[in-house]
Amino acid sequence: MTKPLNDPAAFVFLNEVAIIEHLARTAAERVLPSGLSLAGFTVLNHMIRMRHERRAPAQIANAVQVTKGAMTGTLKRLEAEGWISVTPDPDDGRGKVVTLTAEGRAIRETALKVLAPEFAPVQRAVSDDEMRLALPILQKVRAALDAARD
Amino acid sequence: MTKPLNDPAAFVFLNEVAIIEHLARTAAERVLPSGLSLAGFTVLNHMIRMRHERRAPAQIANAVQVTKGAMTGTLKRLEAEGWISVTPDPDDGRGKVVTLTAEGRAIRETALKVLAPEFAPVQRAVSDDEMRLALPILQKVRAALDAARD
DNA sequence: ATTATATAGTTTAGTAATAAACTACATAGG
DNA sequence: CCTATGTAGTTTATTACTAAACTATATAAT
Repeated sequence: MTKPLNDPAAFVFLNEVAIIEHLARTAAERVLPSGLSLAGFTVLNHMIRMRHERRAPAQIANAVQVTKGAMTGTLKRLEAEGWISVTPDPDDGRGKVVTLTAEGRAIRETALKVLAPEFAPVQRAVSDDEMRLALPILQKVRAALDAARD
Repeated sequence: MTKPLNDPAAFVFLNEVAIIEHLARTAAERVLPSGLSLAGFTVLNHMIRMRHERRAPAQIANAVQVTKGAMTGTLKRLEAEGWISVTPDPDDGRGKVVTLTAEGRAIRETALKVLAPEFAPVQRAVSDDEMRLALPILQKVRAALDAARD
């Protein structure tokens, strides 16, 4: 293998990020419970992590960075599985309100359980100290890209 | 905003990676020259970075982590724009050989130029030292996920 | 009050990915 | 040799995304 040309650090960094994202997504999708896409899991996870009891589709779409159109589809699939309920917003005739069902919370737990072994190699390879070192840098990169997005 | 629940470090880490990847991809796709997808740019970039003069589609697909089917499409589009040439492999009746054209090298240069300002905010927000600190950790994460992939 | 503008969610058209079936050629073993 | 198995690339079906058009409702300005 020939030595690669020297690129700006940010390029190399983001390239590495893209590869990791791809590997992690593929690994996750392979083990996620049937019917639960990574997009769906992300929604369940977001609601629980952020402790949202009730949340509007547009807010969720914005938080997990997909279009409203994509969110319509993801929520439809989650609702069909019985993992969320979607009801009209009583305070806004245009709006809807998403709530997790007990089954939704349960499938998220199941998902976490099957995901954990998938990412155990990462935890074995990288110490918690290193994670704590890298995380704030990742967060800065994220914030910079986010701010540049107009 | 309520405080998020405490998740394993690897989860938080990979979640951050996924968000950065998404922001970076969106930013890149917005400015890439017309006709050049991120997938196409990745191929051109791979050939040049790795100094490959001639390369088989399957090797490229493997290196940039997409299926052979996806690579067929990406190469078709690159060839239609005149950025690569795809010829039969003289040593293997099944194979093909991908070569960059001068136009391909030029469009990659153009792409780098329009991409640079897009990622300048990252370089302003994160010092080179921090990049150098984070990179080996990212590489370890990548290697761990790659090794776990059977 | 009326009208203009903004926002919530859905739908549609277009793009690009995967998985798996398929065609064609290569290679190793009996 | 011939046959079995493997590999390179393409095709097809399915999936899920975005951007933009659309419907319905809310809000602000005169």
